[in-house]
Amino acid sequence: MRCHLNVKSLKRENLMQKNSYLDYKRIIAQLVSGVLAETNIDAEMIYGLLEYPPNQELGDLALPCFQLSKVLKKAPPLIAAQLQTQIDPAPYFAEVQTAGAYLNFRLAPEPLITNVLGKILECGSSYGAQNLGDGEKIVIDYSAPNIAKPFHVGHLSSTVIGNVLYNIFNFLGFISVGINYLGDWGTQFGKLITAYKKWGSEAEVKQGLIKELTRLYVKFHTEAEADPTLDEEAREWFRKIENGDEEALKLWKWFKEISLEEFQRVYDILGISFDSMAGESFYNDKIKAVVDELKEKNLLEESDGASIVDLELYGMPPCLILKKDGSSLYATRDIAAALYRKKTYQFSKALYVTGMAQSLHFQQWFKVVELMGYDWAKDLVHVPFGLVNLKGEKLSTRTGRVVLLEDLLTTAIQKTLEIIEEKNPDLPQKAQIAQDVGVGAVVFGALSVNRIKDVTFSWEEALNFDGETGPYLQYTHARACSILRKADFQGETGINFEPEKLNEPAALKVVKTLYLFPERIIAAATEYEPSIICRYLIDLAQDFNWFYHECQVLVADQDLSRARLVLVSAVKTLLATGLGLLGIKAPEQM
RNA sequence: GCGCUCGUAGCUCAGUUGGAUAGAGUGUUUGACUACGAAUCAAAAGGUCGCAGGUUCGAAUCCUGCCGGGCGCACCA
Repeated sequence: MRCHLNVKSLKRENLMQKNSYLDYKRIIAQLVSGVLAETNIDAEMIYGLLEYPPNQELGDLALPCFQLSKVLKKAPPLIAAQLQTQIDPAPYFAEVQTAGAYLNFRLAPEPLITNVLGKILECGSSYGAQNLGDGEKIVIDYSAPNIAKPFHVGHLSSTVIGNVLYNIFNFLGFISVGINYLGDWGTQFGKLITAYKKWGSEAEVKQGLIKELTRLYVKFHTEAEADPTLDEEAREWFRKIENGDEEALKLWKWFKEISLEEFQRVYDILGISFDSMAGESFYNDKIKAVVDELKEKNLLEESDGASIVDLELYGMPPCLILKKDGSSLYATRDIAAALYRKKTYQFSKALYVTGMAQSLHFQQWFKVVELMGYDWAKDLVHVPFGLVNLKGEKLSTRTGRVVLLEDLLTTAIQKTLEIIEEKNPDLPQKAQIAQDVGVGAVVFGALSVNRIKDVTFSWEEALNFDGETGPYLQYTHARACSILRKADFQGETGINFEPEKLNEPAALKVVKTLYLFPERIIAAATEYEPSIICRYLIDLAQDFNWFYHECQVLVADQDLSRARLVLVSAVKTLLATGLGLLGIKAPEQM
């Protein structure tokens, strides 16, 4: 079940009223509803019907009149034709044409150009930012790697998708709270301690760090297949951790520190940070209260010795709260965490960015929170994404079939460095830029496809820098910067330029794409879908590169040159802003 | 078995609340660096939108069934 943020209405309301950006849909909605004032068709309905035509020749915006015909009891083409005669296109539209049942609007270039480019120059890096959130808090739970296990490419999606949502919501006037819900509790630590005591040593762990911990963890599983008493022992060690046994706690803390240091290296490379690192262990002392509350509200039942919340009424399997031995499960911890976060942050939305495999789990405990009587259960949203596999096989820590994220990132950086040596050997700060571009390629690759799709990891694809990739966007940005640098263009506000100088199709196409930026950002937020921004930036870069090849910017005609520089500057600004939202650097040279 | 999810060009994917002739990238073939960066651009070729019904003025999109892939379904997270 895909939950949706209730911003559909918010979106429309804000675009209709608060939006300070040029909004042609609003203008058309008002024009058309003005003409239809006698009917019960209002501006909001028209607004919702407007769409972008499939190709440029038809126009820039279209109103299909099929739906209107039901209300007006007239043939759609007739409605379109009548509207056409009654609407005065000036000053925003160059012409209004009909094509069958469609009423097509062609934008007048000058108001568009003046408005969009002027606003981008004026706002700079805050262009597109809005106050839709009005300071409401959105808690975003993402990344959440397991302690003592390697940080591999499977963790990339959650980490970067969560980070983008964090950025977007801040950009739109919400206050994002980023939480890294570390997997730092549970029987796997019992297993690890057992393995450590049997086959490990302090020196080896200090030497091998996570690799050594992983080796021990894997060994535990292979040995436990033959010897089930190991599982007993592991449970016992975990019980000791829970009961505060000194030796057990000491080891647990040590393993956790080792892991956090390694994770931090990866987060530093990615440029990602969190507001809270409260992992599962943090909620340990908050579980009892949840269990008591569930009992008090008569939601808890006994079943095969375990305590459950029955969800049969809702077509779901029961939600396990306590095991036979009385210890808690992950749903219990998630509920405790949600209660704590609600109390602590007063969020208006809580997002959980995890794999799709956990969908049922989230549906179950969301329902339990609802049954506990909390109306904010509706504000809990699972943001799922597809699985990463390796050549069609599952990633597996136990069998070692994983690609470490750090290896991927350093390889990408290394490859970038080689390309720079080959193409641009005099580039200053090569190392930094190689990191920006290499990491950008990996991050963009993880964000660019619809998050629900499963992906097969391939080195070849991850290290491809041609076509629709992060480096393509960065290259386009660097190119734009290069022109501006040569012209010594500062992008001062209030600069005068002549919009009619940008009348070529290529220039106009770029401006029209620039215009779409704010609404694409909002779409990415309402759908929790970073790929919408990726897609948009690719479109923008493609349009700009076409313009780049069509139109020489640095030309003798001062007015023409200045107008084109303004356009280049605007593209540069939005590419940088967009990449920034994606968590990707936009170097000025590469 | 039940549930969730995906199936669009050789490959990877877009396709806006159902709307006009289904679009990119990559790969293949070809062209463009004495023009602001060739990590670029242009052109050609490439599709029974898994299959079959249904709803609708209109379906890649919604509904039903089937086929195929992935995932989940009691003490792991």
